[in-house]
Amino acid sequence: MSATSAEAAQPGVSSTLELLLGELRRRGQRITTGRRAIAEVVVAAEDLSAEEIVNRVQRDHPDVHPSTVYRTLETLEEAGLVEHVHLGHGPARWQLANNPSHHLVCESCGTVQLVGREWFDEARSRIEAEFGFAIALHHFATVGRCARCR
Amino acid sequence: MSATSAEAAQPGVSSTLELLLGELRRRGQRITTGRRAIAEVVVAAEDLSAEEIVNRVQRDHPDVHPSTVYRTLETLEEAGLVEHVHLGHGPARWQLANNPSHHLVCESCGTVQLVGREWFDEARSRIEAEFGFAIALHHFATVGRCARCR
DNA sequence: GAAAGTGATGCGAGCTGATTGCAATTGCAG
DNA sequence: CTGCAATTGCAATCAGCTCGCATCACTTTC
Repeated sequence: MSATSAEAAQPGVSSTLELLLGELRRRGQRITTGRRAIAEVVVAAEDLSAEEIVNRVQRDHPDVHPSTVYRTLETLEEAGLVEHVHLGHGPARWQLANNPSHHLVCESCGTVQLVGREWFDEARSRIEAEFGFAIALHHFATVGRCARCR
Repeated sequence: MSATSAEAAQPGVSSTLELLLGELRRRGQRITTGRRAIAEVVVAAEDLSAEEIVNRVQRDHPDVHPSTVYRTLETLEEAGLVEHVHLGHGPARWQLANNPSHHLVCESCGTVQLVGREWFDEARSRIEAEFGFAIALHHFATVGRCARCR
């Protein structure tokens, strides 16, 4: 799959990056080399821990400090551009916001499986009708046992 | 509601406690005053953080050390008698295992609402049929927005 | 009911993952 | 190209929990 064909179907890495940085700029924030590098890494990957992001950013920009990564991720999250998910104990994992999939984590082997959020639509609408609570599938994965471990 | 009428419907605090300690003994573990006190606190409450458990235990047993509480909770969890749940950032909350309800946490105001796990049965069986993954509703709450915050 | 042996405890140090205060630096509007 | 507030690097600090070790006390055995 070439980059161009991917961009035909959905926004490619570079245009997603520019949209993200543009939104940041629109909010009156400054675009620093560190922020750009961090955003590049997050846009290019599925989901990464802050430490993994630090490592990747430092390959090209050794001076970017871990605390800058934490602060930038927080800023991007406040802007609604990225979000973090907890898959279990251990560090949070960061991904682009409005991610269409939800994490299923096997409590036995730790394997992570991504499934479309629409699989929870029925539960979501029943719980919304009954309790007025709108499930977001935010912040936490769903834990259970995978096919192989049962 | 008197203790006796409650015990008619479901196991009361003291009988639950004795079942729990009996299971621990059956597994070859020793019943110490600390463990008994910790179990009493967990059995009597809805869900508590480790620190809250420490505080309550120390009201009657000031010498019970926090690390003992952490180790005892871990032991009880390995025995399948209690479990911990994450409701958001902050400490885990501990409750009796096989708890029939699941936590819904409002990401806006933090309010926690308990709902029966059966509300997720349809999603659970669809995901099990499609992916072979058995959702347990373990370990993590479900995040969203409550009626009042929308 | 005393002794022995092993599992549990108190205590402090240490761990991971993340946050914060502050002085120095830098992006960017004018 | 200057001014200055936003951002950064750095070190200290935090929360929540885990661990090593010497001591203690449940439980079994006699």
